Amino acid sequence: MAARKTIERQTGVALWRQIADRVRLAISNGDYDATGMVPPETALAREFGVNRHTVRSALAALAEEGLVRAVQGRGTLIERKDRVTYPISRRTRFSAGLGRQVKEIGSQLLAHREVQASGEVAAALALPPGAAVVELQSVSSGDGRPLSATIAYFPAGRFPEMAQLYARLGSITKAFAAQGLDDYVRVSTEIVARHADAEELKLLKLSAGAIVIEALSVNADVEGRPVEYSRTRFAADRMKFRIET
Amino acid sequence: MAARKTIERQTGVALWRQIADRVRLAISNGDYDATGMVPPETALAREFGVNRHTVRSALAALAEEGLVRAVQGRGTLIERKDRVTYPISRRTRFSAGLGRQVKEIGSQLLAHREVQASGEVAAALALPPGAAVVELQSVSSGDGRPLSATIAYFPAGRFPEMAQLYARLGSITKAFAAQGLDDYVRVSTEIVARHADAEELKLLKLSAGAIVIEALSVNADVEGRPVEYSRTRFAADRMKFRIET
DNA sequence: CCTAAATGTCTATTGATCTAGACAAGTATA
DNA sequence: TATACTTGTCTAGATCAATAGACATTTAGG
Repeated sequence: MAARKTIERQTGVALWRQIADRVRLAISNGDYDATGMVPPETALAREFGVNRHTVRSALAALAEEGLVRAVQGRGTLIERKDRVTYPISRRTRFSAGLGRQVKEIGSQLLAHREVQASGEVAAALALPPGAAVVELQSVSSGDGRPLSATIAYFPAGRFPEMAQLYARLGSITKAFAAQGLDDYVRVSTEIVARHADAEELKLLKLSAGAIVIEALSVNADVEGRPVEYSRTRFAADRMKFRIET
Repeated sequence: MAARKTIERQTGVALWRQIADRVRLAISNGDYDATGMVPPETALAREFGVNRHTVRSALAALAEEGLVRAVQGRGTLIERKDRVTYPISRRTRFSAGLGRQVKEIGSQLLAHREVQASGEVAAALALPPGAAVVELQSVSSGDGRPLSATIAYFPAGRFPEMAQLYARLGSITKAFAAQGLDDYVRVSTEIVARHADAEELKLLKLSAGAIVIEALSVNADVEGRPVEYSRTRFAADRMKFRIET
């Protein structure tokens, strides 16, 4: 551990935040599994070449996230170290994919309305521009931690009861089934990584400077007709993605 | 644009950096395509609720990246607005996928050596632990901009000349072909997004606080025998990914 | 019980970040 | 050419981030 880990100064990102990110990654990589604790503050300070107070700020941020817990006299204990793996395949389903990894999956419908499809939405759903679509905003969480925030669009003509059914059943797959669609497949997924904006920080309960992965995806029925277009923002530091081709 | 875009204060990420990130995203989304210019500094300052000097710091950072160019009296011109789309499918090939999007693809071999496979590498390549593997470190760029930094592992027994061939041919696919492997497919890809560390900032010529997408992937021949395990770090704000399932 | 090691708290100082205002200088257009 | 609009530059002050050092408090172990 004598090797001094490099961090960058004067770049608009505070040192304590850079250190927090590095320690979070080390935790999820299992680097501290031997002890179940983060190295002592003085050791981290030496390692990163900063003052101990700066390390303390970083650890305070991680404690705020519930990732670690400092105990005076003992050290800083790791409370949680998991990244949830999210599989992406032709049969991508949110709940099924997360199934065994989290004990309890929560889905909260934040808002729903019927709107005219924008050009982007209409193109993705293969509808004429301005066609009626159901818009659904929701947040999903695993074991109480928000994992993703989604805005999804469905053709209103075909799935008029989408919002009510999703609110009641808590699952898109079940809501589709209740409307006569038994099977659907993922047609395309586009992924971008970027910093979270203020709304996403709030929805996903992230500490600022956090990263979100934004996925634009289209699902279609077995005949290839699009049934859903969605924009999902994942809390990047709580997830990894496995792409099965 | 009267709507005030929310940014977060006191979070370890300087306001100018948050604004730079938002403007970069807006540019790549084509939000300013009508004029080919970023809105005036005073307008951005109003929009984000900050002082004009803070906006100037953000634009200076984007100018440093070569993304915009300020012209006194006129405004701030957009120099480049592209995100390269990187397709991920069973037939993912770096060069072929980028083909039409960039004029010139560069591949630079940074280092190569023969090492004993670590547990992780051996498992991915289905080799006994400690088996000899060829390790290749390279950086790829499109039109002069670094796009990805890769560490790749190949079974040394089967592909002893990998490093030399890649150095000469500039392509993994061609190096495989020269060693008698005509076809291979992507078996799995795992993706994580995180902040870049100092080495990645340097290799990919990123400004600090930048995001990298790390992809762990395995390629196999048509019989399903793994031929390559690689860890590629992409410059996230220069790329988007399309997953074809 | 003592000591070493760890986190907790406090004060003081320096440099970076952000705000505020004023004015200069270049560009486009009527 | 006059004017409005834009970027460029300067000064000054307030707040945040980071360093430095000292000492208190808690825990674990010999």
